[in-house]
Amino acid sequence: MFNDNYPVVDDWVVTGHHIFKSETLDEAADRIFSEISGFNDVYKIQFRTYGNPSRIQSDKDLLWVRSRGGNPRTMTVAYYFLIPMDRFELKQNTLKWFSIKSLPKLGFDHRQLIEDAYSDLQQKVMVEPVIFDLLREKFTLNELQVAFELVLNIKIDNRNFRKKALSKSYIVPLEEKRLGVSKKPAKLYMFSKDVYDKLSGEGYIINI
Amino acid sequence: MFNDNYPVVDDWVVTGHHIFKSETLDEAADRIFSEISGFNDVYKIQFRTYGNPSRIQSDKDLLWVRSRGGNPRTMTVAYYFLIPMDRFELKQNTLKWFSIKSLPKLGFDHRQLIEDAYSDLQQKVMVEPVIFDLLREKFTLNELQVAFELVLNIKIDNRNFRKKALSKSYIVPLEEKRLGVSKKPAKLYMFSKDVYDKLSGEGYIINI
DNA sequence: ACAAAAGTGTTGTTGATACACCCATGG
DNA sequence: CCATGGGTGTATCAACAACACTTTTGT
Repeated sequence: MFNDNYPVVDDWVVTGHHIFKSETLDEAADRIFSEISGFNDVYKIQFRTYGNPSRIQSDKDLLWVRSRGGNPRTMTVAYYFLIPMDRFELKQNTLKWFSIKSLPKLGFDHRQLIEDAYSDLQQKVMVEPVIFDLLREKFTLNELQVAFELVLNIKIDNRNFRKKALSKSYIVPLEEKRLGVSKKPAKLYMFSKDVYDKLSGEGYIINI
Repeated sequence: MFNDNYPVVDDWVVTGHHIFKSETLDEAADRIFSEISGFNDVYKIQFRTYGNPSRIQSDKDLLWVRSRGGNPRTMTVAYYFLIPMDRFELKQNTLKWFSIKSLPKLGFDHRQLIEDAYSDLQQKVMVEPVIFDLLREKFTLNELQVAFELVLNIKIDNRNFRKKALSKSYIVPLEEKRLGVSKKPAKLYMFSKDVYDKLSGEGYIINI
């Protein structure tokens, strides 16, 4: 998110930018994310496009758009990126992290945008193995559990969760342990996409 | 889908149109669908936006776009609509239905678009109660089963399916029966969104 | 009376939930 | 030695999978 420090406009907004003529949408998203984070090959999901004529409502926002030579009818093709928190570092000091639980006032329709992204992620997490993109390559089972708990905003029983995780062949145990972080070193695991892909298409859980 | 009968261009394409200046994206989608079908309040899902500079590749397609004064860099905000087959009637004779299983050669990137729509639907069907939008308001359990089988392209055991469906409080039995279609009249049910919404948020099935 | 789709039960197995204490290490 | 997060087992219950025949009607 950035705050442009434009005189009258000081709302926080989600970072975005124009799409270049020769670029694909994915390339534009990657470029913008790279400018923010320095990272290039991060897993991303295009979840929705916003383009209502009235989405720039407040006078402030209109002023801002005009001041930059923009058209008040703006189409935004919105993506979110999944990245482990510890890897992340903001590259510009006009940018700032906010927890989804304590968002500031946001400009344009960006609060809606964030809510849409979040619920899209919550849905995907239950159906696809995207949770692993929020973790480092090697992770502990507790890190995996915490990831689910934070994304879905639920509490999970530790023993039951471990049983389930250990029963999945695509969560493969390593010989390594994570040292230094906690008192007792924790066993590390990694996600095998190969194994997952081989298995997928087997268990359709129809949630009528 | 329509075939414009433009001299050199005879590929089938998914129907689309420009978005008017004063329209929201949803309104544009509804308008276009209404022109095709005559129906106005149909459940729809915006699943993806296409806008790669190279998405119009073939000379044929480029010709077609230029002939209509269009810009070859076209953004398509794509929606799919869910409607019971029996309600549907095409309003223009340039339009034609194709089964997802036997699509013709398609112009632009529309085959990709249809595949994306289909897999989005397959995913949503397992997580949200969108299946009911493919059925009439009153439906039989076998119709419900067939809907799942067709969408997911699987076979489901009839006895097990019924047990599961009957256990859901939001699938409410009616006193009516469907006559005339099959030999033995089948009991009708309806979906109660109210009951569903009250229950939702209870059973998180994390499919790690 | 027969063709066609609707409807029905049981069993074995697997997965989900609930629940409380010991373990290994760093400081 | 103690504080901290890592790690473990059992019993109950609910859901799933496999499986084949009877019922009701229209023709």
